[in-house]
Amino acid sequence: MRQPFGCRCTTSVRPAIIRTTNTYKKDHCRMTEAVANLATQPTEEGRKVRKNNPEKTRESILQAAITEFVQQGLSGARVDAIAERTATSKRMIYYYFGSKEQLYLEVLVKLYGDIRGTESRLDLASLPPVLAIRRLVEFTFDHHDRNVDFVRIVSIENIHYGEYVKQSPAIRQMSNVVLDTLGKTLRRGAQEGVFRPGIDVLDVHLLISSFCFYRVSNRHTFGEIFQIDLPDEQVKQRHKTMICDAVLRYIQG
Amino acid sequence: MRQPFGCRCTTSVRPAIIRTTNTYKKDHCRMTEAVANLATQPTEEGRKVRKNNPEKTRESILQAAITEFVQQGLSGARVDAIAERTATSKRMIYYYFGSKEQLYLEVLVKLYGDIRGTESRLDLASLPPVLAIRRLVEFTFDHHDRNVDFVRIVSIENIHYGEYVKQSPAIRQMSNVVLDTLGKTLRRGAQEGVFRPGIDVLDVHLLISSFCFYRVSNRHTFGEIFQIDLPDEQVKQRHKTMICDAVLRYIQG
DNA sequence: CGGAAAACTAACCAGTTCGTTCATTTTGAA
DNA sequence: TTCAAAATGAACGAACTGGTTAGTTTTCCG
Repeated sequence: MRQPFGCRCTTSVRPAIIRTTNTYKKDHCRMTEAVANLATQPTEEGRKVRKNNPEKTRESILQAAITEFVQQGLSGARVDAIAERTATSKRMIYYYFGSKEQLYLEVLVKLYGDIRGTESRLDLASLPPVLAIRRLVEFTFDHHDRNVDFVRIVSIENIHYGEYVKQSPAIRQMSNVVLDTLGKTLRRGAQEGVFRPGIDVLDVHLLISSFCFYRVSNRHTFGEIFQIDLPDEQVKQRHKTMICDAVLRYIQG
Repeated sequence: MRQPFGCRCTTSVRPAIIRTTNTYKKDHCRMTEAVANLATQPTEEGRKVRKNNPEKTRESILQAAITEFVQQGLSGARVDAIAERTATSKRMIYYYFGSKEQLYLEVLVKLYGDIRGTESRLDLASLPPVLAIRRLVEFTFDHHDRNVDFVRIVSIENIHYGEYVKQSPAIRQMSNVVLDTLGKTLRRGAQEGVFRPGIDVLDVHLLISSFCFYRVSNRHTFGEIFQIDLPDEQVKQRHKTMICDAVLRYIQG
């Protein structure tokens, strides 16, 4: 076997991996016992004893996978690297997830789920239409801003022609909540005469999403090319106000 | 040597590559002489004679690289696959481009260049401000719609934290044309009293870009999740009108 | 307790993958 | 014509990579 690290310790602890496309900077064997294998613990006699903990192991793998896939993309991610990030072994990844691709799919579903969950706790019905829209837009904005992982995985998924989202009906199902909320608000506003009637919900959602998403997904190229510091708090506030105004101006009579 | 194809012919012709993450469906040796190596041609005696043609070779590699990188991403792209797409060998890729990454960078610069070139031929100065904006937005929209390759490479580049755009000052330089044009139009409109004064050029550009870009970059996930056929002509027209209206409503008094 | 199923480890393997080495042919200038 | 530089071809190789094999330890249940 070609060792993942330059050493031969049995309790494998992850080194800080700085990867440059094709090489691993190996810097192992300064390991802290504290981070040692989840499933092994020293007894009084000093021997290592393995404690089974399937849920924790699975979760630990999933978390490691999120980090790796989000940072490196689907093709860029390495199963060995995920194993190194975990307290378990590569074998366990295959034991619990079957393949790299299935693991990626679970990461995708998980990250979509994380997001969609919070979306349902908005309670726009109690607000007047204009304020409701403002709130929804601000929420969407902050949401994307705070969840770069999500934005990145969606970008990655699109690079792969969305072939994995297609495999999960769960994702599709989850995502209709926002559309519902927005639709109701739009109709309410139209009835009250503050919004134009006949506006397509999906179109408005696209307008909002595109801005909030792009600002994060393309921050590197856009920021570099136009020399603007997008994560800056002031810029962020300005953009938040802007997209609110733009959306409201578009849907108002 | 491990042969790229299952056969042992000297004039290597590219098979139709259908790749599924990690395997090549090899289907070679039904080759047409017509597509044979650019640099080799049969003489009367039937012997192969090599004709040097550096420019053509270089260009051919770059084209093949565009296809591969756009389809597979930076990490997903395989140098061997690029070689197979060309009429030349892998050796030539390294001869002309040095490394996979440098080749990727050239692809990036080339695709940015292709786009920015057309942008300068817009002549908005001759149009009244409102029409000029309409024209610019429509142009940007169509532009992204027609150049999926560009949109994809930019997405890919952002996945890689924009570290390659940063390496090319040329890209930054090219991209300021649009901003200039937009800025002038905005100022003109403000002078004429049709646009609000004090609007940030870059912000408006971001609003336009985000919509036009996202519609293409995220068509797979967005289309699948919300069950909408984004490439459809009618949908496209509706969205084009929409972003025009939204931008104008935002900048008008 | 006993034994089978579940959880887990270490080592390995076959096929890739980027990049190189070595040798040959072509070209263009002296 | 000559010859060095440029262009090209064929084959290789070291490291990597997804996935597996073979076997051990824990846990659970009758």
